[in-house]
Amino acid sequence: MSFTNPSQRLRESTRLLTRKLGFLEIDEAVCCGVTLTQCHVIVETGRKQKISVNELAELLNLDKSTVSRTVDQLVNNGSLIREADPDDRRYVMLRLDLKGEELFKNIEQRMDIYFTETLESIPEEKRKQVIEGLEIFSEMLKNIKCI
Amino acid sequence: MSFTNPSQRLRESTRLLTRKLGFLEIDEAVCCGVTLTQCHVIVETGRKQKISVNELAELLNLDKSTVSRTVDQLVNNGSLIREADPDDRRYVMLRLDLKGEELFKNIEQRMDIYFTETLESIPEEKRKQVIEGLEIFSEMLKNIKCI
DNA sequence: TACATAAGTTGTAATTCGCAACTGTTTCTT
DNA sequence: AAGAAACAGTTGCGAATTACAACTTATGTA
Repeated sequence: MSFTNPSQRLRESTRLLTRKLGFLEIDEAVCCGVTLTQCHVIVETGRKQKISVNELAELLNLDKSTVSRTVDQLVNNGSLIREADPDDRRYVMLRLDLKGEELFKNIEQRMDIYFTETLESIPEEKRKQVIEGLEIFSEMLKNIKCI
Repeated sequence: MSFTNPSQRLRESTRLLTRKLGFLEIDEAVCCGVTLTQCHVIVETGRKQKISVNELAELLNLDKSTVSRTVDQLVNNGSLIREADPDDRRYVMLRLDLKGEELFKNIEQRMDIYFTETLESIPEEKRKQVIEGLEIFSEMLKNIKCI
Protein backbone atom coordinates (compact mmCIF):
# COMPACT_ATOMS: atom_id res chain seq x y z
CA MET A 1 0.00 0.00 0.00
CA SER A 2 3.00 2.29 0.31
CA PHE A 3 3.56 2.89 -3.40
CA THR A 4 0.25 4.61 -3.97
CA ASN A 5 -0.22 7.65 -6.12
CA PRO A 6 -1.35 11.02 -4.76
CA SER A 7 -5.07 10.60 -5.34
CA GLN A 8 -4.98 7.16 -3.77
CA ARG A 9 -3.22 8.60 -0.76
CA LEU A 10 -5.92 11.21 -0.59
CA ARG A 11 -8.62 8.60 -0.69
CA GLU A 12 -6.95 6.45 1.93
CA SER A 13 -6.65 9.26 4.43
CA THR A 14 -10.21 10.20 3.69
CA ARG A 15 -11.35 6.66 4.44
CA LEU A 16 -9.48 6.59 7.69
CA LEU A 17 -10.79 10.01 8.57
CA THR A 18 -14.37 9.09 7.80
CA ARG A 19 -14.16 6.03 9.96
CA LYS A 20 -12.70 7.82 12.95
CA LEU A 21 -15.06 10.73 12.66
CA GLY A 22 -17.94 8.27 12.51
CA PHE A 23 -16.88 6.85 15.85
CA LEU A 24 -16.43 10.33 17.21
CA GLU A 25 -19.90 11.46 16.20
CA ILE A 26 -21.61 8.42 17.61
CA ASP A 27 -19.71 8.67 20.86
CA GLU A 28 -20.50 12.31 21.10
CA ALA A 29 -24.20 11.54 20.80
CA VAL A 30 -24.16 8.50 23.07
CA CYS A 31 -22.31 10.37 25.79
CA CYS A 32 -24.95 13.06 25.76
CA GLY A 33 -27.79 10.56 25.83
CA VAL A 34 -29.22 11.48 22.46
CA THR A 35 -29.41 9.78 19.10
CA LEU A 36 -27.09 10.81 16.32
CA THR A 37 -29.85 12.62 14.45
CA GLN A 38 -31.03 14.39 17.59
CA CYS A 39 -27.47 15.44 18.23
CA HIS A 40 -27.17 16.88 14.73
CA VAL A 41 -30.42 18.76 15.07
CA ILE A 42 -29.32 20.29 18.35
CA VAL A 43 -25.93 21.33 17.04
CA GLU A 44 -27.30 22.85 13.85
CA THR A 45 -30.03 24.66 15.73
CA GLY A 46 -27.60 25.92 18.33
CA ARG A 47 -25.32 27.27 15.67
CA LYS A 48 -27.98 28.99 13.64
CA GLN A 49 -30.00 30.08 16.66
CA LYS A 50 -33.12 29.88 14.52
CA ILE A 51 -33.73 27.30 11.87
CA SER A 52 -36.60 25.76 9.93
CA VAL A 53 -37.47 22.11 9.44
CA ASN A 54 -36.66 22.26 5.75
CA GLU A 55 -33.32 23.87 6.39
CA LEU A 56 -32.46 21.11 8.83
CA ALA A 57 -33.60 18.46 6.37
CA GLU A 58 -31.32 19.97 3.75
CA LEU A 59 -28.35 20.18 6.08
CA LEU A 60 -28.76 16.70 7.48
CA ASN A 61 -29.75 15.09 4.21
CA LEU A 62 -32.93 13.68 5.67
CA ASP A 63 -36.56 13.78 4.63
CA LYS A 64 -38.48 16.63 6.18
CA SER A 65 -40.88 14.16 7.77
CA THR A 66 -37.98 12.52 9.56
CA VAL A 67 -36.77 15.85 10.79
CA SER A 68 -40.27 16.82 11.85
CA ARG A 69 -40.50 13.73 14.02
CA THR A 70 -37.06 14.19 15.47
CA VAL A 71 -38.05 17.72 16.35
CA ASP A 72 -41.15 16.28 18.06
CA GLN A 73 -38.95 14.20 20.30
CA LEU A 74 -36.74 17.13 21.17
CA VAL A 75 -39.66 19.44 21.86
CA ASN A 76 -41.21 16.82 24.11
CA ASN A 77 -38.07 16.41 26.15
CA GLY A 78 -37.52 20.12 26.59
CA SER A 79 -34.64 20.57 24.19
CA LEU A 80 -36.32 22.52 21.44
CA ILE A 81 -39.00 25.16 21.00
CA ARG A 82 -41.31 25.33 18.02
CA GLU A 83 -42.57 28.75 17.04
CA ALA A 84 -44.56 29.87 14.05
CA ASP A 85 -42.69 32.45 12.03
CA PRO A 86 -44.81 35.62 12.23
CA ASP A 87 -43.62 36.82 8.83
CA ASP A 88 -44.52 33.66 6.97
CA ARG A 89 -46.69 31.36 8.96
CA ARG A 90 -45.85 28.35 6.86
CA TYR A 91 -42.49 28.27 8.54
CA VAL A 92 -41.86 26.85 11.95
CA MET A 93 -38.90 28.43 13.58
CA LEU A 94 -36.93 26.19 15.87
CA ARG A 95 -34.70 27.30 18.68
CA LEU A 96 -33.09 25.67 21.65
CA ASP A 97 -34.98 25.25 24.87
CA LEU A 98 -33.20 25.00 28.23
CA LYS A 99 -32.23 21.37 27.97
CA GLY A 100 -31.17 21.89 24.38
CA GLU A 101 -28.92 24.77 25.37
CA GLU A 102 -27.29 22.60 27.95
CA LEU A 103 -26.78 19.77 25.50
CA PHE A 104 -25.45 22.15 22.92
CA LYS A 105 -22.94 23.68 25.31
CA ASN A 106 -21.91 20.25 26.46
CA ILE A 107 -21.37 18.98 22.95
CA GLU A 108 -19.54 22.09 21.83
CA GLN A 109 -17.27 21.95 24.81
CA ARG A 110 -16.49 18.29 24.34
CA MET A 111 -15.72 18.87 20.70
CA ASP A 112 -13.61 21.85 21.51
CA ILE A 113 -11.53 19.83 23.93
CA TYR A 114 -11.24 16.99 21.47
CA PHE A 115 -10.01 19.15 18.63
CA THR A 116 -7.72 21.16 20.83
CA GLU A 117 -6.10 17.99 22.07
CA THR A 118 -5.86 16.59 18.59
CA LEU A 119 -4.20 19.74 17.37
CA GLU A 120 -1.80 19.73 20.27
CA SER A 121 -0.78 16.19 19.47
CA ILE A 122 0.39 17.39 16.07
CA PRO A 123 3.95 18.71 15.98
CA GLU A 124 3.89 22.48 16.24
CA GLU A 125 5.54 23.08 12.89
CA LYS A 126 2.97 20.96 11.06
CA ARG A 127 -0.17 22.47 12.48
CA LYS A 128 -0.49 25.20 9.91
CA GLN A 129 -0.12 22.69 7.14
CA VAL A 130 -2.80 20.45 8.60
CA ILE A 131 -5.32 23.20 9.19
CA GLU A 132 -4.88 24.89 5.86
CA GLY A 133 -4.71 21.60 4.01
CA LEU A 134 -7.96 20.50 5.55
CA GLU A 135 -9.63 23.79 4.74
CA ILE A 136 -8.58 23.58 1.13
CA PHE A 137 -9.64 19.98 0.82
CA SER A 138 -13.03 20.38 2.45
CA GLU A 139 -13.74 23.35 0.22
CA MET A 140 -12.80 21.45 -2.89
CA LEU A 141 -14.93 18.39 -2.27
CA LYS A 142 -17.93 18.45 -4.53
CA ASN A 143 -21.41 17.50 -3.52
CA ILE A 144 -21.92 15.06 -6.31
CA LYS A 145 -25.51 14.13 -6.84
CA CYS A 146 -26.24 10.83 -8.45
CA ILE A 147 -28.49 11.14 -11.46
CA MET B 1 -16.80 33.11 12.01
CA SER B 2 -13.58 34.39 10.49
CA PHE B 3 -11.77 35.18 13.73
CA THR B 4 -11.75 31.63 14.97
CA ASN B 5 -8.81 30.02 16.65
CA PRO B 6 -6.86 27.12 15.15
CA SER B 7 -8.77 24.29 16.79
CA GLN B 8 -12.06 25.89 15.83
CA ARG B 9 -10.89 26.14 12.26
CA LEU B 10 -9.97 22.49 12.42
CA ARG B 11 -13.39 21.58 13.69
CA GLU B 12 -15.17 23.67 11.10
CA SER B 13 -13.36 22.07 8.21
CA THR B 14 -14.00 18.71 9.75
CA ARG B 15 -17.71 19.43 9.94
CA LEU B 16 -17.82 20.53 6.34
CA LEU B 17 -15.77 17.52 5.33
CA THR B 18 -17.98 15.09 7.20
CA ARG B 19 -21.08 16.47 5.58
CA LYS B 20 -19.73 16.34 2.06
CA LEU B 21 -18.26 12.90 2.53
CA GLY B 22 -21.61 11.75 3.88
CA PHE B 23 -23.28 12.82 0.66
CA LEU B 24 -20.51 11.22 -1.33
CA GLU B 25 -20.85 7.87 0.40
CA ILE B 26 -24.60 7.75 0.06
CA ASP B 27 -24.45 8.72 -3.59
CA GLU B 28 -21.78 6.15 -4.19
CA ALA B 29 -24.04 3.47 -2.76
CA VAL B 30 -27.24 4.68 -4.39
CA CYS B 31 -25.59 4.87 -7.80
CA CYS B 32 -24.52 1.26 -7.47
CA GLY B 33 -27.94 0.13 -6.33
CA VAL B 34 -26.86 -1.03 -2.91
CA THR B 35 -27.43 0.22 0.60
CA LEU B 36 -24.71 2.10 2.41
CA THR B 37 -23.91 -0.84 4.64
CA GLN B 38 -23.83 -3.24 1.72
CA CYS B 39 -21.49 -0.87 -0.06
CA HIS B 40 -19.17 -0.79 2.92
CA VAL B 41 -19.17 -4.55 3.20
CA ILE B 42 -18.29 -4.92 -0.45
CA VAL B 43 -15.50 -2.39 -0.34
CA GLU B 44 -13.95 -3.81 2.81
CA THR B 45 -14.19 -7.34 1.51
CA GLY B 46 -12.75 -6.36 -1.84
CA ARG B 47 -9.82 -4.68 -0.20
CA LYS B 48 -9.01 -7.47 2.19
CA GLN B 49 -9.86 -10.24 -0.28
CA LYS B 50 -10.87 -12.39 2.65
CA ILE B 51 -12.56 -11.17 5.76
CA SER B 52 -14.63 -12.49 8.65
CA VAL B 53 -17.97 -11.27 9.95
CA ASN B 54 -16.42 -10.06 13.17
CA GLU B 55 -13.72 -8.18 11.36
CA LEU B 56 -16.34 -6.44 9.29
CA ALA B 57 -18.40 -5.65 12.34
CA GLU B 58 -15.35 -4.08 13.95
CA LEU B 59 -14.46 -2.05 10.88
CA LEU B 60 -17.97 -0.83 10.24
CA ASN B 61 -18.86 -0.31 13.87
CA LEU B 62 -21.92 -2.52 13.62
CA ASP B 63 -23.22 -5.44 15.58
CA LYS B 64 -22.13 -8.77 14.21
CA SER B 65 -25.74 -9.79 13.79
CA THR B 66 -26.33 -6.82 11.54
CA VAL B 67 -23.29 -7.71 9.49
CA SER B 68 -24.37 -11.33 9.33
CA ARG B 69 -27.70 -10.31 7.86
CA THR B 70 -26.15 -7.87 5.43
CA VAL B 71 -23.88 -10.67 4.30
CA ASP B 72 -26.98 -12.82 3.82
CA GLN B 73 -28.37 -10.27 1.41
CA LEU B 74 -25.14 -10.05 -0.50
CA VAL B 75 -24.71 -13.80 -0.71
CA ASN B 76 -28.26 -14.14 -1.99
CA ASN B 77 -27.77 -11.60 -4.73
CA GLY B 78 -24.52 -13.10 -5.91
CA SER B 79 -22.13 -10.50 -4.51
CA LEU B 80 -20.47 -12.47 -1.77
CA ILE B 81 -19.34 -16.00 -1.02
CA ARG B 82 -19.40 -17.56 2.42
CA GLU B 83 -16.81 -20.22 3.14
CA ALA B 84 -15.91 -21.97 6.34
CA ASP B 85 -12.31 -21.37 7.31
CA PRO B 86 -10.63 -24.80 7.21
CA ASP B 87 -8.11 -23.82 9.90
CA ASP B 88 -10.66 -22.70 12.42
CA ARG B 89 -14.14 -23.70 11.57
CA ARG B 90 -15.70 -21.11 13.78
CA TYR B 91 -14.77 -18.51 11.25
CA VAL B 92 -16.65 -17.83 8.07
CA MET B 93 -14.43 -16.38 5.42
CA LEU B 94 -16.08 -13.96 3.07
CA ARG B 95 -14.90 -13.10 -0.40
CA LEU B 96 -16.40 -11.40 -3.40
CA ASP B 97 -18.53 -13.30 -5.84
CA LEU B 98 -18.87 -12.21 -9.48
CA LYS B 99 -21.42 -9.49 -8.92
CA GLY B 100 -19.49 -8.29 -5.90
CA GLU B 101 -16.31 -8.02 -7.94
CA GLU B 102 -18.13 -5.95 -10.48
CA LEU B 103 -19.60 -3.67 -7.84
CA PHE B 104 -16.26 -3.34 -6.15
CA LYS B 105 -14.48 -2.39 -9.37
CA ASN B 106 -17.24 0.04 -10.20
CA ILE B 107 -17.07 1.71 -6.81
CA GLU B 108 -13.30 1.85 -6.77
CA GLN B 109 -13.22 3.36 -10.21
CA ARG B 110 -15.80 5.97 -9.38
CA MET B 111 -13.94 6.90 -6.23
CA ASP B 112 -10.68 7.02 -8.07
CA ILE B 113 -12.11 9.42 -10.60
CA TYR B 114 -13.68 11.51 -7.91
CA PHE B 115 -10.51 11.89 -5.90
CA THR B 116 -8.37 12.44 -8.96
CA GLU B 117 -10.66 15.25 -10.06
CA THR B 118 -10.75 16.71 -6.59
CA LEU B 119 -7.00 16.68 -6.41
CA GLU B 120 -6.69 18.26 -9.83
CA SER B 121 -8.99 21.05 -8.77
CA ILE B 122 -6.50 21.96 -6.07
CA PRO B 123 -3.72 24.30 -7.19
CA GLU B 124 -0.64 22.28 -8.03
CA GLU B 125 1.56 23.92 -5.43
CA LYS B 126 -0.90 23.12 -2.64
CA ARG B 127 -1.46 19.46 -3.36
CA LYS B 128 1.42 18.21 -1.27
CA GLN B 129 0.24 20.27 1.66
CA VAL B 130 -3.28 18.92 1.37
CA ILE B 131 -2.30 15.28 1.07
CA GLU B 132 0.25 15.33 3.84
CA GLY B 133 -1.93 17.47 6.05
CA LEU B 134 -4.78 15.04 5.69
CA GLU B 135 -2.54 12.08 6.40
CA ILE B 136 -1.22 13.65 9.55
CA PHE B 137 -4.66 14.67 10.73
CA SER B 138 -6.32 11.33 10.08
CA GLU B 139 -3.51 9.58 11.90
CA MET B 140 -3.81 11.85 14.89
CA LEU B 141 -7.54 11.54 15.41
CA LYS B 142 -8.24 9.39 18.41
CA ASN B 143 -10.91 6.77 18.63
CA ILE B 144 -12.45 8.07 21.76
CA LYS B 145 -14.72 5.61 23.44
CA CYS B 146 -17.41 6.92 25.67
CA ILE B 147 -17.38 5.29 29.09
C1' DT C 1 -61.14 34.54 -6.83
C1' DA C 2 -59.06 30.31 -8.24
C1' DC C 3 -54.85 27.81 -8.85
C1' DA C 4 -50.21 26.66 -8.07
C1' DT C 5 -46.58 26.28 -4.89
C1' DA C 6 -44.33 25.81 -0.48
C1' DA C 7 -43.62 24.35 4.70
C1' DG C 8 -44.70 21.26 7.75
C1' DT C 9 -47.29 17.17 9.73
C1' DT C 10 -49.17 12.61 9.82
C1' DG C 11 -50.37 7.78 8.02
C1' DT C 12 -48.10 3.89 6.73
C1' DA C 13 -44.87 0.49 5.65
C1' DA C 14 -40.32 -1.11 4.96
C1' DT C 15 -35.81 -1.35 6.57
C1' DT C 16 -32.23 -1.35 9.75
C1' DC C 17 -30.31 -2.32 13.76
C1' DG C 18 -28.95 -4.17 18.34
C1' DC C 19 -29.64 -7.19 22.28
C1' DA C 20 -30.06 -11.65 23.85
C1' DA C 21 -30.24 -16.39 23.28
C1' DC C 22 -28.49 -20.19 20.86
C1' DT C 23 -25.26 -23.46 17.98
C1' DG C 24 -21.07 -25.17 16.88
C1' DT C 25 -15.93 -24.90 17.45
C1' DT C 26 -11.74 -24.17 19.80
C1' DT C 27 -8.96 -23.33 23.76
C1' DC C 28 -7.99 -23.22 28.52
C1' DT C 29 -7.92 -25.41 33.16
C1' DT C 30 -7.33 -28.73 36.22
C1' DA D 1 -8.70 -36.20 28.98
C1' DA D 2 -13.09 -33.98 30.58
C1' DG D 3 -15.44 -30.11 31.57
C1' DA D 4 -15.55 -25.17 31.55
C1' DA D 5 -14.85 -20.98 29.38
C1' DA D 6 -14.34 -18.30 25.37
C1' DC D 7 -15.21 -17.23 20.72
C1' DA D 8 -17.47 -16.80 15.74
C1' DG D 9 -21.48 -16.65 13.75
C1' DT D 10 -26.71 -17.07 13.28
C1' DT D 11 -31.43 -16.34 14.50
C1' DG D 12 -35.57 -14.55 17.24
C1' DC D 13 -37.43 -10.56 18.35
C1' DG D 14 -38.64 -5.99 19.19
C1' DA D 15 -37.57 -1.09 18.88
C1' DA D 16 -36.11 2.73 16.34
C1' DT D 17 -35.28 5.10 12.06
C1' DT D 18 -36.47 6.39 7.80
C1' DA D 19 -38.81 7.68 3.37
C1' DC D 20 -42.85 8.19 0.42
C1' DA D 21 -47.25 9.87 -0.19
C1' DA D 22 -51.20 12.25 1.18
C1' DC D 23 -52.82 15.94 3.66
C1' DT D 24 -53.23 20.76 6.00
C1' DT D 25 -52.32 25.38 6.18
C1' DA D 26 -50.27 29.51 4.32
C1' DT D 27 -48.53 32.34 0.55
C1' DG D 28 -48.12 34.04 -4.00
C1' DT D 29 -49.89 34.62 -8.76
C1' DA D 30 -52.78 34.65 -12.94
